[in-house]
Amino acid sequence: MTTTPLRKDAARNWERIVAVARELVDQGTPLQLNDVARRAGLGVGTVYRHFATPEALLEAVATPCLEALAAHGRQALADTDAWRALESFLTRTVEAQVTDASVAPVAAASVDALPRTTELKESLWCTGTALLDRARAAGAVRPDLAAADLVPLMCGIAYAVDVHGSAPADRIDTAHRYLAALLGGLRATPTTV
Amino acid sequence: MTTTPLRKDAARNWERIVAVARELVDQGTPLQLNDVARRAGLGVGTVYRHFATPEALLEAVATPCLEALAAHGRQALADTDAWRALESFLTRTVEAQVTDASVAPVAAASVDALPRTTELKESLWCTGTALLDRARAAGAVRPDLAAADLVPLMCGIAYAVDVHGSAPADRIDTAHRYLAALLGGLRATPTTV
DNA sequence: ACCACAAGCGGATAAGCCATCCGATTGTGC
DNA sequence: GCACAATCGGATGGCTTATCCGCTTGTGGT
Repeated sequence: MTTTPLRKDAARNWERIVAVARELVDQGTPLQLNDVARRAGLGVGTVYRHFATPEALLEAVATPCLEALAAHGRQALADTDAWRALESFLTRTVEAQVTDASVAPVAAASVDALPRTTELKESLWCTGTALLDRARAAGAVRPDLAAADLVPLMCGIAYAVDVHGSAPADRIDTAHRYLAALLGGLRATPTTV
Repeated sequence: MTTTPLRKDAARNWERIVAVARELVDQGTPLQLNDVARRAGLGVGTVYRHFATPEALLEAVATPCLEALAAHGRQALADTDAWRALESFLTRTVEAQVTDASVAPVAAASVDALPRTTELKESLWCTGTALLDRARAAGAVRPDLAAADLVPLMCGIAYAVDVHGSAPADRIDTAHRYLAALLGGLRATPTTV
């Protein structure tokens, strides 16, 4: 699967498309390939050649952010405090989802749905699992929490922030609040019953 | 706003439309008014006359379930244990969202977006607030949790269950697990730091 | 420097969905 | 039984999405 070197102009157009998509995503406009093509000054066919679906394009847009996330995760594994490492990773994850509109959809899509980023997502998933396993081994997290729950829960928080409808400036705060609630529990007195 | 008595045939058609929509929702088909009309053996115009948008129709479909939820909420207010009452209400809420596909979208939509159910949703929201306030007064919930967070968090859980992609039979279990995680906190040792 | 070939480009165009409008129909009050 | 008004229903136009294929452009060989 060695990607053919890609011709020079093709590469330039690729960049241009992703850049335009990046802008659209940032300003909250839904990605419409036809629209992207017009704004990039390219033919529709060109865009469809590069990205068969809006999701594929979104994936390309999200990739840098996901890579940063993965890097942070690997770095967190160096932390000796298993819980703190996990918490830091999860915090970064929800921050990314809430800050960058391209991340959430890509994260929510099942792993096999998006072939291109599969390796990247799998790497992310692995570090997440490692962080969780370590924390569980240290007895720091509830035992019924599986690795497969991590992504859904983080996506759930991001979604909750959306539903809450915070102003853009407050989104991160809300996300932090919700993550704190999830991590610490809504209940104030944990062992009352 | 006294709803005009509605003619006999119109009422019958209304029922038929909602019934068809109910089926479609249950089998996971996205609501398309044109499609609903065909299946109900009615003209497209008739359907659009009754429900201007798919959301409006979905709202009608969800109404009975929401009413049941509201009833349960009011009943929960009778429970002397404030925390247990809240927990019971939240449990019922996520169960409804996960069981009935019509509930989640209606719940997630901002209150003012759907004029018809506004009163119903507002009633629901009020009982939720009452339950939460009581629990907070009893010191049973974390103080930084506002009433406005209740709906988003429940929607977040429902969404998380979707992302998790459980088999239909396991959806409720997953929802319970996630709600428990949220209520109790992911962290095993709450007061370690 | 030139040529030939393949890879890439791009817009015209087909397919499908959504929503509206208005002539025909049917129920209801007198 | 009649007239009016409310309701019905499908034909229709606008819009979004995606494909196809003739034309253009970069690249590697001579």
